[in-house]
This record gives sequence, C-alpha cells and structure tokens, in this order.
Amino acid sequence: MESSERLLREHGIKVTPQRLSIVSELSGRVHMSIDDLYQSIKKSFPSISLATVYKNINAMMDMNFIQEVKIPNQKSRFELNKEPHSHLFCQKCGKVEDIELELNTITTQAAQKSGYKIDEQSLIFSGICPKCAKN
Amino acid sequence: MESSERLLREHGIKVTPQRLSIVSELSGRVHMSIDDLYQSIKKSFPSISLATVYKNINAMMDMNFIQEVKIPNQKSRFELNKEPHSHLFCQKCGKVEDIELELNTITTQAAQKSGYKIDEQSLIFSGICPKCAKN
DNA sequence: TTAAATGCAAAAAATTTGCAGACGT
DNA sequence: ACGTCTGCAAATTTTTTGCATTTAA
Repeated sequence: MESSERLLREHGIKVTPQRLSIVSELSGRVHMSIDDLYQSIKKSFPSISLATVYKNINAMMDMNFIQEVKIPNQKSRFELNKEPHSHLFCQKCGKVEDIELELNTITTQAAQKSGYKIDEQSLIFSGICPKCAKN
Repeated sequence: MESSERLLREHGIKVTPQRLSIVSELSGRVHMSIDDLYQSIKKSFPSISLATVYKNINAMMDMNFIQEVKIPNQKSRFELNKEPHSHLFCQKCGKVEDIELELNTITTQAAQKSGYKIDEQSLIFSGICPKCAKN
C-alpha cells in the first residue's frame, strides 16, 4: 500500500485503486497469471474489469516496471521488476518462486561457445517443491 | 523426408504429407512459431489448413515428439525433441539456436539452495548473434 | 475396410480497441 | 480544469472443436 503507491509515483503514472491492487498482488512471493490477478482483485474490488488488468499489465511491461515469466506448459506469470534472478516451478502445486544464482560462469561459457553478445538470461527449474515432496 | 517419415513411424502415427511438411520444417536449425510453420508450409502445400497445423502440433506435443520453446517477449517456437539443451535468442534478427551446456553444477546449486527436487531446466540467453553484431 | 487425419466453418478463448464518463493531480 | 484512467461493449486475434470427406495402412 504505502510502498505500492511510492513505486507507482516513482514511475510517473497515476495512482489508482486498480493499480494499487495489481502492484499489491504482485508484491507477494507468488507469481500470478493475468487471470489469477483478475480473479483475486475482483474479490476486494468487484468492479475492476479484465480490460483494465490487461491495459495496466501492458503499460507496466512497457515501462519496465513489471516482467513476464514464461514457464514451459504454463500460463505466463508476472512479477515486479527486481534484480536479475532465476525461477523455480513446482510441477505439483504450480507455485513459482524466485531463486538467486550466480550465472556469470555459465553465461561466459555460452558467449564463448556461440559468439553471441549476451545481455540477458532466463533460467527456470521445474521440479517438486519441498512442501509437495513431503506428501 | 526419409528421416521425417521414419520419425513419424517410430511414434506410431500416420504418415501424411502435412505431417511430413511439419517435421521437415522443424528439422531445420531455425525454430519456428505456429504461424511461421503455417505460412512456410502453405508455399509448398497450399491446401494445408491452420487447424491441421494446430492439431498436429498439439498431438506431437502430447506424445513428446516436439517441444515448445518459450522466449521472453516472443511467440512460442517449436522444435523436435532432442537431448536436453539450452537456447540462444538473437534480439536483432529473431533467430533461436540450440546450445549445449553442462548444467549439472548450477542445477545442483539450485536444488541445494531451494530444497526442490529438480528434473528439468529451461535456459535461454538473449543477445546479439555474431552475424548481426557485424552490421 | 476401417480407423484416423484433413479442411472447412463455426465456436470458444484470449487479447485489444474505442469511447464516454469518472477520477487523480 | 486537464489529461489520464476505467469499464463497457465491440472488434480482433488466437486456438479449439464438430463434422463430412478423404486418406494411409
């Protein structure tokens, strides 16, 4: 709330309740799809329209305020733009988490082997989370 | 042609000209989107329908014969199912290439740090390919 | 011969757009 | 007060489905 508002102001866009809801949802550690977001926000804010969610997600992507996370065989999820990091996807419960890993070594290898000038990497691990593994 | 036919037979599905075209397109080193495929196949096979491309792509995904490659900010591409490998995406020309890298070390790190039981990883580098870098 | 595949057209799902009214600054 | 944002409905785009016909085995 506080910080969501500040984030929006820093990016120079109007602070509306709809946007505050979106940012607040995306601030959690769970990464959500467009429809997750819409369904979730509707509970506390029934009048929000799906078009508004789309418009804001697109606008926020354009201004590099949020990012899309594409997971194999899954709908895209969205997250606030943070320091570069990798992702873990649990095939059992569907959760997506962040993980920080040092990718310099592997990126250097890839650059040397391919001749590419690499400036971004997307690394997603799929498996079973500890909680699901127990059951 | 030869080998496309063999691949289809090995997977126990009927060998049709439409399927041969799809497999043959996907055999190249360039990874294509659904629409790339459709447009490209239509040139040599004008009667193919988009629905057929979708049906076959879906069926081939289900039988694990091909795989979807999701690239940030891009349409999905498809490739024949090969040994695990990573991808390079050129932000200039849009090309997607395979690259083989040893991911054991980083995967072990991720598993230890997170407690996940990891069985798959998707690693995509974005940057500029050597050819585009020259221009 | 027969089950499966194709192509078409229609249906459904996902995303975008235009615009009048509401709202933030 | 002004320009932006919202919500609605309609338009587009993407993907799926049903079905009559064709085709591979």
